[in-house]
Amino acid sequence: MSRPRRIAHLDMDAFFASVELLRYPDLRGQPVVVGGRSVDAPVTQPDGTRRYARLRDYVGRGVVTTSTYEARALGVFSAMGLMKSAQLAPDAILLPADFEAYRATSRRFKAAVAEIAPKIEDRGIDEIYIDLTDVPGDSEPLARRIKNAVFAATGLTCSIGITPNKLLAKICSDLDKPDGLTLLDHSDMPRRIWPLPARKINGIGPKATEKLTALGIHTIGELAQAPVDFLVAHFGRSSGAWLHAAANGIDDRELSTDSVPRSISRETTFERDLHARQDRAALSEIFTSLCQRVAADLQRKGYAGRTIGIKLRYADFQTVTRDITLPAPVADLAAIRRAAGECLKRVPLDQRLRLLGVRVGTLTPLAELAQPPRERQGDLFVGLDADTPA
DNA sequence: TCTGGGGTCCTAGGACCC
DNA sequence: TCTGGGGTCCTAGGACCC
Repeated sequence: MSRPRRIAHLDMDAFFASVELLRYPDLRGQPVVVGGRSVDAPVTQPDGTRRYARLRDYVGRGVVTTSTYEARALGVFSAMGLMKSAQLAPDAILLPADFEAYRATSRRFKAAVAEIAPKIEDRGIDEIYIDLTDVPGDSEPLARRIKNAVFAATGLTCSIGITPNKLLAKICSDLDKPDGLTLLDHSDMPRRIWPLPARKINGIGPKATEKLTALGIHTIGELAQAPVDFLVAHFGRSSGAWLHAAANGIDDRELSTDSVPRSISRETTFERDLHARQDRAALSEIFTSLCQRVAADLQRKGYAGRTIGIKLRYADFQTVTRDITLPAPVADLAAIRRAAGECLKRVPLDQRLRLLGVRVGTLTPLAELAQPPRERQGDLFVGLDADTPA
């Protein structure tokens, strides 16, 4: 028997909003929302005080990117439309998102953790998994050290869950937010995990929750008790087995510490819906600009891709995609635009559009393309399998 | 005046191949 | 002249996550 693993999940508390509060400490304790497009940055007046935009003054299609705990108490959460959140919290402060600042802070907290525990899986800008199995020291003091290091590097608090696997660690980092620390193992499942809503399991989203509710399953405990055959009957073999294992706290996934991206994309929702004929010039300009941005991202990150795709969202929010796979990877604007243009021809353009996107997938690092092709392994067997029928 | 932007993974059918 | 059986690749859509 191998030793039980010690897997931590670390989640920064209200990350974007907290970075903003470091800059604007006078906003501490107030409901603050980050998000929207073309939101004015705060203006410092001659007397030194700052003027901030308010939620009630916002007009447009933006959504809440994140909100402070004070704003959440008023019902304002991530992904909510700003116009709707303005009805709930008209006096909340509205700040524009500054992704450069968030990325810089993100690099600092990850570097601080890596000094203590190098085996890290990146899960986006504000969260990571950490494998503590081979790091010396008891879990609680270790977690305190990590939290202190993150605070020293950024001035921000985070919440950590430490458990035998990623699935439980992810649930646990959320149990004591903000500035939380939760440790548990399988023996704590019935008391700590099973009473929680099934939705708390990473991978159970709105659709699965709705389906489970219709089956009379609300909590993780109820899901854990459900016969696996019953779940397989309703969710299919793969999903059914996974639901059963997850609810019972079983998860053998290793951390993925080096990740090559699968795709790079850019998309934009228009200020107003556009029509393929009446707004042809505007759409064409947006389309070219999306292709340019994807090409620039590819060059900057050092990839070329073979699958070029587009995404359209109609005024009624219906979304369609088209893609095409080229014989060889490309990274330049002309090739991307040409292929994406072909995709565009295969999609109906009689309705108004609210979104256009361009994506490049099946990526290859540019460095590999520069090298001469390796000797094909199959060459070793030339003549053996060439015409052999199956 | 509903509903962003960047991703990953899975499924499922058809083409194609041996 | 009922239908084999894998395998991989391509495409479209959808669920889900941060």
